[in-house]
Amino acid sequence: MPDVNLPVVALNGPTASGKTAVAVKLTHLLAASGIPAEVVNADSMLVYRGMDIGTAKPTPAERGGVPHHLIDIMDVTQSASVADFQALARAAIADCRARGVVPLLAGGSALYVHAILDDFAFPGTDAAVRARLEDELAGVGAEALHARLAAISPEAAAGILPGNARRTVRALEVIELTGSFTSTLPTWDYALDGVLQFGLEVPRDVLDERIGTRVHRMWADGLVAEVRDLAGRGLREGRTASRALGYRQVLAFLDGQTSEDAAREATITGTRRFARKQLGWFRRDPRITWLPGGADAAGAMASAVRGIVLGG
RNA sequence: GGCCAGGUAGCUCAGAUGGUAGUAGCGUUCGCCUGAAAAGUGAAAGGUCGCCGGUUCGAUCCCGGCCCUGGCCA
Repeated sequence: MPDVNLPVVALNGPTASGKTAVAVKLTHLLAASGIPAEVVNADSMLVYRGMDIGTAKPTPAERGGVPHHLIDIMDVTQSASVADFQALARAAIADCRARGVVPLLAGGSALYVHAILDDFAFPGTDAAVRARLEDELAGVGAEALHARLAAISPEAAAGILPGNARRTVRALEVIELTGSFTSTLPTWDYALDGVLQFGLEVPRDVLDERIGTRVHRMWADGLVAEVRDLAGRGLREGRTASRALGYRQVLAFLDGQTSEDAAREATITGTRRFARKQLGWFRRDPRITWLPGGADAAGAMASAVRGIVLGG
């Protein structure tokens, strides 16, 4: 029977804000107080086996003996999806609590976190319908497809800009499957009990600096070789994995579309832009308690968790 | 010191035979987002066009001087 007194701790923040280290530190602090905790990954690209260097996947040493769930669960040729991840993460969280372990949801994929913590239901999907719509898109173009959507459902079309092919396809798919499509995200409303949500705040110039050095280190650590190897295992066919920051750029370099320097610079600027996007998303979530990045953050979080678990 | 090339958006640059300039790239700011989210997508802000003077109805563009940067030659 799940212990309702066990909180779910979410640790968010942009890439390179130090989530990994803080998460492990937190579990150690909690362990010292007799509170077991494990990490549940909420990072969309850590799920792929073999994508290690470019995703800054925590190494076994960095994991410090703490179990990490939902890492290395797919091949690069597979496509992770929010809906699948939501189910897996909720199961992992429930499993931790059932064992008396505090789940620590750490990651920077805002939509994933949102979908896991909040009341977020996904209409189904159908590969055949999807494929047909993709074909239609290829034939008539995004705007014509959007016009068709507008004819079927003006409300759905109103929330999607004509140039946004992807959302248009999905909307048509959902309408075909369920009869209607809502194009607004749910509000911030926890579907799980006992959520404690924290965000790591790092000054932007520091973050930018860190991203630059991190990408250079990835190159030094052999990112190009990693991508070359994954390309041999079907990375190009992976719909999602091939788009990951760093991987997409290196693939372009391997295909002779850009120079290696250009690929590295594009990875840096792309990652910085990504960090701003993440920040924008998390900032909009009013429930997050922001903490300055660094070791103190783990301390503050540990106190909060102790207060709940050990009573008071 | 002489010659040459430059000084235009925060940065790198484009451009106009004189009517106050660019859907530029990067950066900045702000949005949208329901089975690809490290993805996809929209918008905005920002420039006394190096400084001073001249010619002109009008100059960032032409002329003169000056300052600065880079290169070449002494």
